[in-house]
Amino acid sequence: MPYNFKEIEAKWLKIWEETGLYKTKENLQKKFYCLEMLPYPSGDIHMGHFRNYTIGDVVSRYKMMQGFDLLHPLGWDAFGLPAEEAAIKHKLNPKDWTLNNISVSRATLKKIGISYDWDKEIITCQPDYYKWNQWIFIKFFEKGLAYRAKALVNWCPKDKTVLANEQVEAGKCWRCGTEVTKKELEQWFFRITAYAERLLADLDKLNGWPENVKTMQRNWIGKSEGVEINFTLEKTGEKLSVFTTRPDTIYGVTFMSMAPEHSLLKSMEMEPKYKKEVESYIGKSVLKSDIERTATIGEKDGVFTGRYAINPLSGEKVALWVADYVLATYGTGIVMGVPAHDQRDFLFAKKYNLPIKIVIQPQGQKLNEKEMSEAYEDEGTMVNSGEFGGLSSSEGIKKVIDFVEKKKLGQKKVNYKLRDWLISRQRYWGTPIPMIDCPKCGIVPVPEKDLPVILPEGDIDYIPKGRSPLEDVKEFIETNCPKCKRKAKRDPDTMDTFVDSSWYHIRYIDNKNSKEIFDKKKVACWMPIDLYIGGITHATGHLLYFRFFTKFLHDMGYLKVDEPVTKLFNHGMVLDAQGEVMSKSKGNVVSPIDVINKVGVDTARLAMLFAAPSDKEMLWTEDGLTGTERFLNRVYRIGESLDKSVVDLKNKFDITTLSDSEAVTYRKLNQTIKKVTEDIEALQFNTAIAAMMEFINVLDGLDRNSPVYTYSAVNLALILAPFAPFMAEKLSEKWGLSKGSVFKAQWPSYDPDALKEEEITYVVQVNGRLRATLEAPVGLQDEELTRLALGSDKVKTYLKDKEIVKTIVVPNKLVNIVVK
RNA sequence: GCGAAAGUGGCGGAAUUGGGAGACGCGCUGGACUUAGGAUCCAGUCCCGCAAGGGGUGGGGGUUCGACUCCCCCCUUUCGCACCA
Repeated sequence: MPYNFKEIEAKWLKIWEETGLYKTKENLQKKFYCLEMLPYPSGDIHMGHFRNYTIGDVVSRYKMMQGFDLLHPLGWDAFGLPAEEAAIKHKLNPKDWTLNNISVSRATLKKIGISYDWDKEIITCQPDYYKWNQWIFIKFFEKGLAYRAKALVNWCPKDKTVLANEQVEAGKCWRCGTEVTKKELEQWFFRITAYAERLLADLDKLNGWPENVKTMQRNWIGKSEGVEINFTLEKTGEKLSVFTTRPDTIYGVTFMSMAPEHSLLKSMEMEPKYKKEVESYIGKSVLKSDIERTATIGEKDGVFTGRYAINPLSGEKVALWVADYVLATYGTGIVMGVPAHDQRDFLFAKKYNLPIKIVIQPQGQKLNEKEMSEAYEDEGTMVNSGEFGGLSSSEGIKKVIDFVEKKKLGQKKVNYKLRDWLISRQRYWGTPIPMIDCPKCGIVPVPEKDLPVILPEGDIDYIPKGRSPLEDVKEFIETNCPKCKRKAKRDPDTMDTFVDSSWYHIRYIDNKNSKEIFDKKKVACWMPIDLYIGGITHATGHLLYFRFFTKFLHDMGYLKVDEPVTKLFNHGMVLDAQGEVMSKSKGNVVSPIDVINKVGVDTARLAMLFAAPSDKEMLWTEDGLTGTERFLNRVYRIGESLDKSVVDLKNKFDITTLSDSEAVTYRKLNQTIKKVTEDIEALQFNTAIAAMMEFINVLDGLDRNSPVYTYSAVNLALILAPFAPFMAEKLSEKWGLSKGSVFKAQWPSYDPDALKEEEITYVVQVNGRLRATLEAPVGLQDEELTRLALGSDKVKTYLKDKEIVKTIVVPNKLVNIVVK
């Protein structure tokens, strides 16, 4: 019979709640801030959440037993599109829908018994939270880090609506299937690029972050060092600035191309014949989706403007083209075309029969324009390059930059792929942007005393119309200018929800503060986050914004730290038994509630943790429950068979006075304590559980009347506690291991003396293959081990008629006899 | 295309400063206890072979006394970036 988990769970959930076991302490001795990524309440929680939170819960409980004061909060990322979609589809209010999902999810989490301090909960769609989004926004604005600019957004011409990137499927509107186009709107941006260098450089400080996340962030930031060189437009002498990382190829320029969006194109004079073609090309390019413009590598097109540019170094005249492989948003939006040494330029030149000029020769071979089938992009020796001829590429790069700077033809420049963060959303369900547009004073921030700007509720049409639904809510939009008191309008847009999740971890610490965003002193005690657990999907989004906010608040004097997280852990995804992602539409979502009703929380936790390493994706199958269920039943039966313990936990046994089976058990116990401790630290729970299973297999072989048996069982209950908290509480109570809760007991330390072994197994190899093993005292001398090995009958048969070439001994491990 | 990670029994997975491949668990086979067993316990379970023995960590080569582990080439899978001048 399996034990009655329902009864045990109910009992301890109540006790934990009543005694406030997880309440965050005020006076800290040693702190541990354990955090899991803020969930979006889309319904009830699923197995993926369950896995994520169980990882955090194991670590939290382990740290509690090590005497740490814990902060382990959870809240809700409550703004966002799905709430509006539900509102449109089911005629529900986004707020009611969201709050209902939160209460369902919270109830599940409570039932599962994750060690959260629910007093710390935050809900981002509530005014007491988003007020501080608005406050931060104004701080950004005051520092010049929030600004308005025109930006192209996705636009569905049929629905007449702005679409989020996620609502554009293969270039088409998700709702009506119409080809999505671009529309230019005034938008708010956060100037994250001002922090690009620090965000990049400080990655080196993040020793507790996985290398792949850091690499992804480095690539995303995309630092590139080069030089801006000013070409000029023939006849008018207008400046045509280009960015290049390869100034050593400047003599190889045979054409120039500019982005269709480039502002110069609007003012530049062109002969009517060319102007018409250029305009038609621009029109086509703008209609192209991003995918079409960027995904097709190889096919490149453009049109000639009829104008020419002058190369400031060579003085040569080259054709100026418009081509949409040139991005308006990177560098200067104009590119120098060097077909011999850039593959894109090469393809472009081939297509339009533009000249190819070799200016870099590789070592040991000679390129020839007519025979080239692709560009030579590596470094080499500069040729056909005037006074720079004969220099190596690396020298040439330096020399050309020096020359350009001296002659004031341009300057060194660092470019980043990272763009400023567009935060405006033409949506209802988000934080109102706290700005007022006054016809006289311009854009004016809402004074701090008037915050929060409350999101209006009631009869609002959520269906997007290409502008924010708030624009039609008169009571909201119409206001007075804080400066001149005249009639003015509020900003109708709301903020990207990534703003909410960029600083929530700090608000947890002081979530009830109505006077300021948080108390600096309290925050200084708890920050940084010691362990942050979440999915890899946020590597370049949330985790970058979150670092950006931390640095900003640091610069403002609100935070001591300038990085939010010491150790980052990315858990793997949970897939169904067929290896498919669980999703509502597929109908394959497994609810943790169903599982725990069947087998109990502890079994479900163990099965989840045992099935795969926590950082790898796992297939969820109920088959995995059987093994852990049996294991817990065995533990429970040990509990049944042993009465109130009289074991002194501080006691250590002297292994030399124990019987053989006692010594084996005692040694294994201490090895297990060591292994489990190390594995929890490394977040390798599957091997920790395997170690405990191994141990119970050994323990079962020991006489129950031995004091070592009781001692071992008690210690097993303690190291099992973070994994199977209910079972551990049950045993702890029976055996009187601590007052009130097993999580107030001390985490066991292993006895180093017990780990020492006097007899060990030596491996004997002949030509590197295992041929025998020897039981012998630890610390055998090389010669002695060799002598024993050669003396073994088994080994002798392999040495027959062979000549021993040499022997290799690895102390306390093996001897390898090499024969011929 | 570029970058990163990975590939081990029927299955999930252990083991890497180079030293006993397959820990632990599932499943399966046989047995014990049973009126019964989807409970529990015992034994077995990488492959070929009656055995002795041989082979074996995606494939091929290499370094080494010795390679799942290190190096080179190839194949497959997953993820990230996708014209960044």
